[in-house]
Amino acid sequence: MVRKPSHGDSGAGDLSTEANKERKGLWSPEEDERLFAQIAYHSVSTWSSVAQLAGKLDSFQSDLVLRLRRSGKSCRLRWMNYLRPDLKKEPISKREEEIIISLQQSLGNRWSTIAARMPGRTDNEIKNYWNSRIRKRLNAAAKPDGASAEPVPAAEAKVEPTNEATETASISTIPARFPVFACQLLDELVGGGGISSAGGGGSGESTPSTTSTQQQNSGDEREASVGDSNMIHFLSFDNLDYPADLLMDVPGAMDAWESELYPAN
DNA sequence: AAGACACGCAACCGCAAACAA
DNA sequence: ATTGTTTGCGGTTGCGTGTCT
Repeated sequence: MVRKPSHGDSGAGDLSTEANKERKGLWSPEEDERLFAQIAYHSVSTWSSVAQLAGKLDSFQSDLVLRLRRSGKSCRLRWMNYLRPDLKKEPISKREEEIIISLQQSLGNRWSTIAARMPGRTDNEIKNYWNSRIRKRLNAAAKPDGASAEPVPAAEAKVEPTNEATETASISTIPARFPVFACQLLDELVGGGGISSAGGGGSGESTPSTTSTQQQNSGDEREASVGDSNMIHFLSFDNLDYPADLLMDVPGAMDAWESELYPAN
C-alpha cells in the first residue's frame, strides 16, 4: 500500500517565513531526489551535513527554496529505509518470514541485527512486518481455543543473545559511518555511469515531476544499475538452502547453520 | 453510498552508544 | 576525564487505504 504523499507543510517550494523551519512528515519526490543526489555526488561525513548541503545542488535557485529542511536523523532514516539502492522492493517472502521468526526467537527484538542478516531488508521493515503480521499470527496460534488471554508467544520472549550471536551479527554490510562509505561507492559508480539517472534530479533545469509510482520505479532502476555493477555483494536468502523447519526448533542450530554460511566469521 | 473499523507502512520520538573536541 | 555532537536503535504514533456493515 503506497500512501499518497501529504508532505507535512506545503513542500520544498515554500517561500514563507516557515522556510527555515525543519520539515516533518512524508518525503516528497523532490526531497528524495535531492537527498539521493547529495549522497551520490558529494563527499560528506555526517548526516547533518547531508541535510544542510542537499538542496544546494542548484546554485542558480534560492537556497531558501531548495534547502532540504530535514534533520540529519530524518535523512539517514529516509536513506536507510527507502533510498538505499540495495533495498529489495518485493514483499517479504515466506522463506524470509521463516528467517525472521527464527532470528527473532534467537535474538529477541533486535531488529537491526536481524535486518543485517537479511540482505535488502531494513530493520523498520522487519519490525513492521513482525508487529503487523507475524506477532498477530503467533498470538492467534498461541490461543487456538481462545482460553488464555494474551499469552506472550514463545518467539516473542526476550532472549539474551549469546556472544556467538552477537559476533555473527557483524556480517552486516552497512558500516557504522555509512555516508562516507556510500559516497565512496557511489562516486565510483558515477565515474562508471552507474547512477547517471539519479543525477538528473539535481540538475534543476529538468527536475522530473515524479509521482509516487514513478518514485518507486526509479528506485528499481537504481537498484538494477547498482546490482549490475556489483556495488554490494549481498547474498539472496531466496537462493540459500535454508532448512527452516529443522533450525527453528533446535537450540543452536541456527548459529551452526550461519557458521556454515559465513565461514569467515 | 457512506461511515466505521482494521490494517500496513512511513516516519517520529526518546534514549543510549559511539565518537570528536 | 569531561562535555558536546552525531549516529543507531527500538518503540510508538499518525495517516492513507482497504474492507466491512
